[in-house]
Amino acid sequence: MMLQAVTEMMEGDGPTARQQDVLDAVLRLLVEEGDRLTMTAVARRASCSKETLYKWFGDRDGLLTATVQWQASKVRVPPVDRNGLDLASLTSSLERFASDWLRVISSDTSIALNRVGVVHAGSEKRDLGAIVLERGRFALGRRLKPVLEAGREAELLEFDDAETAFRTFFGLVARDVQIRLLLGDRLELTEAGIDGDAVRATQQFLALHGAKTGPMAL
Amino acid sequence: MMLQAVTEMMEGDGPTARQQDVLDAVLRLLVEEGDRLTMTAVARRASCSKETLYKWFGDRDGLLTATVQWQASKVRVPPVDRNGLDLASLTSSLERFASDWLRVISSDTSIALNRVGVVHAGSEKRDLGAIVLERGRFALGRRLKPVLEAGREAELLEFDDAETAFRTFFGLVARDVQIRLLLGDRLELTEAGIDGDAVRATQQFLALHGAKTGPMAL
DNA sequence: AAGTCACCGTACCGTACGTTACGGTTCGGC
DNA sequence: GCCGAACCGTAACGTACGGTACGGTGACTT
Repeated sequence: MMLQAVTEMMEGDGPTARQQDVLDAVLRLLVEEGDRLTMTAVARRASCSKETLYKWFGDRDGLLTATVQWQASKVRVPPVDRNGLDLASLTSSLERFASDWLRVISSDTSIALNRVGVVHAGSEKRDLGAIVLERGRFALGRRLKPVLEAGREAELLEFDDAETAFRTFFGLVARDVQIRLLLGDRLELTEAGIDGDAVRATQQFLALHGAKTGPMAL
Repeated sequence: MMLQAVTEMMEGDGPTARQQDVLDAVLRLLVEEGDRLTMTAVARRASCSKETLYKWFGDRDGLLTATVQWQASKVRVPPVDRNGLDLASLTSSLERFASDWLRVISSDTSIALNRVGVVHAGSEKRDLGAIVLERGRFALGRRLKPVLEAGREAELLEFDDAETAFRTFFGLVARDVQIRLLLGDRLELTEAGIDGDAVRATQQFLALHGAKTGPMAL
């Protein structure tokens, strides 16, 4: 019964165009309604039948899981070139990461998705939380660590453990922003504010982990 | 109808002993079951009737709100004495704050309560999220800022804005811990690990905001 | 001893929602 | 032009749960 439905999405190469439309509808509904969206509301918004929803995604959890993965797959990552790394390019890379990250975690979609992940992590179905974590926090770590290590290679950074250094950077960038937004704080982040925070966090990180050779940046 | 019920708890001096027992039961149930606890389960666990629950707390939201406030009221704050502040006492104060905070946010109770706050912040009832935020993040800020300002007064710290300085400290302490725990990551924080993190965060904060007079601490 | 009060346990009600079933429509293949 | 597959819209089913009603019991008052 459900086996067939699950396979329908799991096997092969991602959702079809029509399925993507449905998932985008779920995404919008998730932003508006949070976790209390109903299957009926999804069907209505996506102009599809509930029967189709169940056929494609198995059950409500399957639909949410597919939605989270669909959103995650939309975030494409420009690789960082490790050639010709100097302090200026390292600095701007870090600033770029910081502002990108702030923009992500303060977006409506991210907040809604993280909320869903949190509430599911509280019940038996831990999967959604794990997925959000994997595609969010850990994906960022995997992307940033090579940059940090290239910086160390080029003797621009000093640290023992890339993971620890990354977590410091993460803390300096995110601070209390994510928890405040998740808890419903109206935290208006302007473009200028985000860029300013990115610069500040990067400078602080360099003050802590920048190589002490030559005049310090701060 | 409900007016009477609400007043029963709101007016006057907090929950009675029996009501505290009930709220503690809710707390335990919240840790075990997350937000999907039912009123029936609460009644059974607390050995009281549902009728009594509704009489005392009005409705499900009232019960959860009372629970959050009850837990928050249990956290008592030792005031920090601002006399005879030197670098050593400032450092140990900061380390104390950091380790206390890490212990709080990694406790089962805090995780469960924050989860409830997050899910409620996603629906219309933003109150619970606001309360958690107020009793958590903002309460910490109010407690820590006087310490920071005393440190600046004593020319041990340098910063423009106490709020910004606090948020930096917050980021250095919490890093990715809270979001990982909320999303269900099994993050084992040992006593030694927490204390080590507190020391590291404090040293990093002093490196960023310690007064540059005399040899630097890092 | 009778009355009152607060409370427990449980049965009950209404509804919302996940899930399933079904009739009708479109569309591609023969 | 016909057939079946895929899909839409909607109705129907089952259940879980928030909220209410009610009978029963112990404690306290007079």
